[in-house]
Amino acid sequence: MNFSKNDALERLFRRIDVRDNLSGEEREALLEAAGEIRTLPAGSRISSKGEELDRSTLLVSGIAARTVYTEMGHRQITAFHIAGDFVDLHAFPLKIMDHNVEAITACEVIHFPHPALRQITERHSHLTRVLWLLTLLDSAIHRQWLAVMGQLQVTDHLAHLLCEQFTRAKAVGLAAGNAFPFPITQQDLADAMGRSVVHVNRTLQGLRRQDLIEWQGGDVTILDWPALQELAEFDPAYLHLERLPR
Amino acid sequence: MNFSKNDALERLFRRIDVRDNLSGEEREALLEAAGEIRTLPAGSRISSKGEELDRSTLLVSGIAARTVYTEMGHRQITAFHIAGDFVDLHAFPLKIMDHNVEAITACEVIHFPHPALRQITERHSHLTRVLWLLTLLDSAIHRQWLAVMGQLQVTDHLAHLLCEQFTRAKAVGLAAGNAFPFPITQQDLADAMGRSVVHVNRTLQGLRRQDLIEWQGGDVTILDWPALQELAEFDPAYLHLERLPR
DNA sequence: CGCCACTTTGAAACAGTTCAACGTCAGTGG
DNA sequence: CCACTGACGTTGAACTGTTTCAAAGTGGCG
Repeated sequence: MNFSKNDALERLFRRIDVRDNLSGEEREALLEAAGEIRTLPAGSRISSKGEELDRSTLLVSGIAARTVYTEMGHRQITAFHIAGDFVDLHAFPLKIMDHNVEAITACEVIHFPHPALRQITERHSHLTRVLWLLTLLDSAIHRQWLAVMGQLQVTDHLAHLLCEQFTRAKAVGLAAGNAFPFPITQQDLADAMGRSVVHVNRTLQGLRRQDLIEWQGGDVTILDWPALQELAEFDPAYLHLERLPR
Repeated sequence: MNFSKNDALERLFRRIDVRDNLSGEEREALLEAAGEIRTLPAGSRISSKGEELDRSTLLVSGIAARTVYTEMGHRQITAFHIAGDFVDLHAFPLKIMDHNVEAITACEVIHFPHPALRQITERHSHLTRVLWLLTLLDSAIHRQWLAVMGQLQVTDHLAHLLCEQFTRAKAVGLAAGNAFPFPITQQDLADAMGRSVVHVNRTLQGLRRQDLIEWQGGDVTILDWPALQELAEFDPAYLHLERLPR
C-alpha cells in the first residue's frame, strides 16, 4: 500500500540523502504523514497568498513557481520548484501564506496535514531538523537570487539560473547527461529575472549563439558547462550539497 | 545572574510575543541556552561564508547585514538585521554559512551554542517550531525583496525598504513615534538595492523633496506614512505580525 | 485549416550607470 | 586652535542597458 507513496517520495528522499542520513523509522514517519497523490493542471494554484493552510504540499512531478503580484498585476517569480521540493513547508510554522504557489506545468502533489507534521516535531527531533533544513535551502536560494539580481548582468543572471536548475535537477536524479527538463515559457523566465520578455529573449539568443546552451522542446542542454559556470560565477555552495549531521 | 541576559533577550522575546505565546519554561530554556554578551566593532564580521558554525548569534543591539560578494568584489546586502534578530540561526540546521554577516554599526551579540539549541529541539517541540518560524521570517523578507527588486522602480523600492525597516523596528519597540534609528551609509543602501550610490542618492533626495521622509544623524523620520506606504505598495502581511498557535 | 500561445525582430524612448569633480563634516594631530 | 585628512554626500553630463510598443514569424493542437 505504501509502494506508490514510496515512489512519490523518492525525489524527496534523494534530496535529503544528499545532505543527511535518514533512519528507516524516520522514512516511515514521513510516509505515514503523507496523504494521497493528486494531479493539478498547468496554470492552477497550489496555494494562495493569505490562505491559512492546514497542510503542506510536496511536489512529486512537474514544475511549480512561487509568485508575488504587484498592484499593477506584474508577476515576480521568486522560486522554481521541481520534484522533491516541499513547495510550502514553511506554511507549517508560518500558517498563513504570504505569496502564491502556481503549477507552471501539470503537477502531481502530495499533501502533508499539519497535525501529522506536528507529531513529527514532537516525536522525531532529528527529522524535524531535517525538515527545517529543507525550508532553509529555499531561503539560501532566495539570497543567491537577490545577489545575482542585484549585481550581475542579465546574461550572467540567466546563465546562473540555468546552472542552478541543472545542479538541482541533477541532485534529485532528474537530469540526463547534460540535459534537464525545464518546460517554462520565456515569460516565466522574464518574471523570475525581473526583466522584460523581449530582453530575456535576446539574452537567451546570445547564450545559444555562443554555443553555451540549447533549449528546445522544454529541455535545456548545457553545451559548455565550464564556460557557463564561469560566466555565471556559479558556486553551488549555497545549495548545501554536503552530507553532514544535522 | 540572568538579569542582564533577560534584558539582552528582551527584543527577541518581543519579536516572538508578536507571533506566539511562550511559556515561562520555554523562556527559561532560551535563557539557559544563551552565552555571554559580546561587543563587536562596526565593520567586523559576525560570521563568514564557508565557516562551519557551532553556535548561532542573536543581535542584542546595533545593525548587521547579510552580504554576498561577486568575483568583482561587488557587495550585495540581502538583509538588514536589528536587535532581536537571530542573524545566523539558519546555520543551526545548515551548519555551513553560505554568506557573510557584517556588523554595520558596533553590535552587541549573544551566542547560542548549537548543542544547547539541539537540546531545545529534543525537549521543547513548540519552542523548536517558534525558532523555525523565526528563520522563515527571514525567508519571507527575502521573497519580498526579490519581488520589490524585480518589479518596482527605485523610488518605490527605497520607500518599501523604509516602510519595512520602520515596521520591524516598531514591532520590537525600537521606534520612537514616526522615527527609527537607521545609521547606515548610502553605499550600504545602494548595496542592498543593487543600484549605484549616485542613483540612490538622487532617489533619496526625491523622497525628501516630496516631504515623505527625513533622514539625519542616522535617524529616519516618516513624515507621511500613508503616502509612503502607497508609493511602496507596502503590505506588511509578509512580516507575519499575527499571534497564532504555531 | 485556422487559431492561439509563444517567440522573434526593429526602432524609439527612458531609466540607471559611470566618471569625475566638488561639497561637507567630524576627527586628528601639529 | 586651526589645518589636514578621509569618509560620506551631492552634482553634472555623457553614455549604455533595458523597456516599450508594435508587428511579424513559428509551431502545436483542436
